[in-house]
Amino acid sequence: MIVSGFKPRDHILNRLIDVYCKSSNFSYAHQLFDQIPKPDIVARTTLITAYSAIGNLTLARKIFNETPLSMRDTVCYNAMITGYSRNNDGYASIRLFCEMRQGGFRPNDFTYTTVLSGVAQIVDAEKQCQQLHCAVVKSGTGFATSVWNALLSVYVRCASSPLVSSSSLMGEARNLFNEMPERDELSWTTMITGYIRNEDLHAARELLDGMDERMEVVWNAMISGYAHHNSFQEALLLFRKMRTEAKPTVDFSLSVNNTLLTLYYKCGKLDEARYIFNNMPVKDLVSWNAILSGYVSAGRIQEAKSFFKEMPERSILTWTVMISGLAQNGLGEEAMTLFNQMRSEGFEPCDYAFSGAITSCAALGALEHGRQLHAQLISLGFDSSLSAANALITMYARCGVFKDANSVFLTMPCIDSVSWNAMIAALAQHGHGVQAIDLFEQMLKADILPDRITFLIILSACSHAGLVKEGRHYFSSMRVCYGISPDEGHYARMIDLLCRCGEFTEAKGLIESMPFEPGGPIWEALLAGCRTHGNMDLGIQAAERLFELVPQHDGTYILLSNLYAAIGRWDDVAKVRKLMRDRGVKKEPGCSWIDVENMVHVFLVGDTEHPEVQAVYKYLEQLGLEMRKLGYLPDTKFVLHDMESEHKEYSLSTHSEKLAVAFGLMKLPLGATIRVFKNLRSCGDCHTAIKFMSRVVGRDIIVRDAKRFHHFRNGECSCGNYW
DNA sequence: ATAGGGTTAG
Repeated sequence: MIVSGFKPRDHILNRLIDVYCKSSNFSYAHQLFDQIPKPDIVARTTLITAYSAIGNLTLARKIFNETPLSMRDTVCYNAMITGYSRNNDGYASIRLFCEMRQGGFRPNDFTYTTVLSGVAQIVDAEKQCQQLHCAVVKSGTGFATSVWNALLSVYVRCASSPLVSSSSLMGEARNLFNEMPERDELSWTTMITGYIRNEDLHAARELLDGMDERMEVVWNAMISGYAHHNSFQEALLLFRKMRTEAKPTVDFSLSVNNTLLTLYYKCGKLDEARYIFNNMPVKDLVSWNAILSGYVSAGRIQEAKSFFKEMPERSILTWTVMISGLAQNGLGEEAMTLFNQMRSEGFEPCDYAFSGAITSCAALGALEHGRQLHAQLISLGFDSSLSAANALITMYARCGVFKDANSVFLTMPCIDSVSWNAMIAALAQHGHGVQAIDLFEQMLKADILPDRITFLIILSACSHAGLVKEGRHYFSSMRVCYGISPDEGHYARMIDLLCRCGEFTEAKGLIESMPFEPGGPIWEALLAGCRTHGNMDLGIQAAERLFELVPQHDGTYILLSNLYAAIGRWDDVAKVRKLMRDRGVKKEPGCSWIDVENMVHVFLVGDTEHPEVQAVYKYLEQLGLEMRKLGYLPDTKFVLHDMESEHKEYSLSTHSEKLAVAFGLMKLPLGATIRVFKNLRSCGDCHTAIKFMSRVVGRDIIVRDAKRFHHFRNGECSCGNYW
């Protein structure tokens, strides 16, 4: 029986669009869409959302434009605006928002929240923010606190941005805070952390003390603020006060708790986040995903793995987080397995999931498989995705095919600072320091703001190219021109650069001028410079500090004993060796390869007949390594040694060029197998080296590890399809 | 049907 005027078939077809989009079958969804005589607004909105989610704004906008004005509604505008916001196009988002209001459509909570999240990314955010503020105020008082919170958070974010003068903006934020119809725990937290981020602990504390209700979350924000500014005394006092006075967190609503979880893990307070999670009366997938992301971003990958197993349900996002987490922590194989498992369980990977899989190819140096994924991306229509393209650039660069990295970069529909960073890093990794700096200058000309990662890359590039003057210039410009204060990584690279050029006095001065205590990376950089310049006294100072700071790192023992040996302090060598044996430091294939390399260094600079050196020989023999010097370059003191010759195995270190030359000297026997140590930080680097070698040596090289072969011939690599 | 959870660069 059919009621007249109602067409069940059309209705079902419209709903089917949603089903196809949910299972990522966009091309089916679109085909079906084209066949429906009059697609309804829900079907249109679904498709707009789906295309925005995969970064295809062109198609999203096409469907939006084809929707007659009489049919459009607020939700449909919201979906399109969200598309722009999520794809970092704040201006387009605002433009459409204005159009929407001119067309007489009434923005709602979602509209304001999503426009605001787009606004935070643009340069004149301050002005836009004020206009939105007016719009919210004029529209009456009917908006949820979440909209006011979003507005507040944009003010605060702009205030901490180097682009605008912060003093007035924090004042504006405070005015907004005061005039909000209602304030919830999030409003208080945002305002207080805003003050803390702008280094105004007094204002933050005053606000906290003026609170009527005593909410634990807000107190916690203040405590973290104190801790972050090293005011541990105040932090502790406040903590004690909170135990007796504040209201606990656990009875907040689901969405507030979810926001809190995220807030906590993003400030590195993962265990607090987990505590809230454990005590939440109701949890949903968002809560689980937030904690999983917490474990992954903290690098606590074992915990992440077991948490993932425990999860009652999973979404594409869950899989994506886990896959990229594994890939980033050097577990490329597991990441690939999981990627396949995801597909076999019926999830069609989104572009982010592809990014994770591509990252694991980069880590494994699996170029052929990476190319296959690239092809799949194109056929699925994901090739316009920013994150996938950025991952591709890195993958091609790490696998040594700079050409392909470059062509991805050049054909991308839009690029961001990550793309630039990836390209600059690709050049720097290939030893083209000067070109890397050229590209960096181009980036500045294109008005893309450099970030802390950009400067890490640029300082390394200067260091590799020996460009001290430029390095000094960029190092000082990062604070002066871009408001980025150098962190330990930046200082370490700067010290590395200075030491490579023998500027030890300046390096020491820089260490003394640092606003924090020097840690491992600083001493390591100094030590490395001392080794190349034979500055033994300073080197030993650095090594001793390193030894105090990171006694758990096997390499440190060897470095220190190595240096003592070099200047003949054999008693000290013996002491370190004893400590090493007591701690049970073992030399297994899973250990850092650099350790063995450093041991060999002892033979070169020290007295090979000395009992301690003999002991090292014995130590290595115990582990089944029959060490033999094959030849080294006098200028770099690089040594290459083979493993037991009957196994015909050769070990690789990551020093590409040295390695290539050394292999050239060494005359590989036919059919030799090269063993790649799994713990090498970047196997891609190794692949570059071997490729180079296969060209220099003019012979095929096969690299084998537990699961696959890579075949190198005349500078190219092919690998078996194991997945 | 729209939000909250993710991705890529050292």
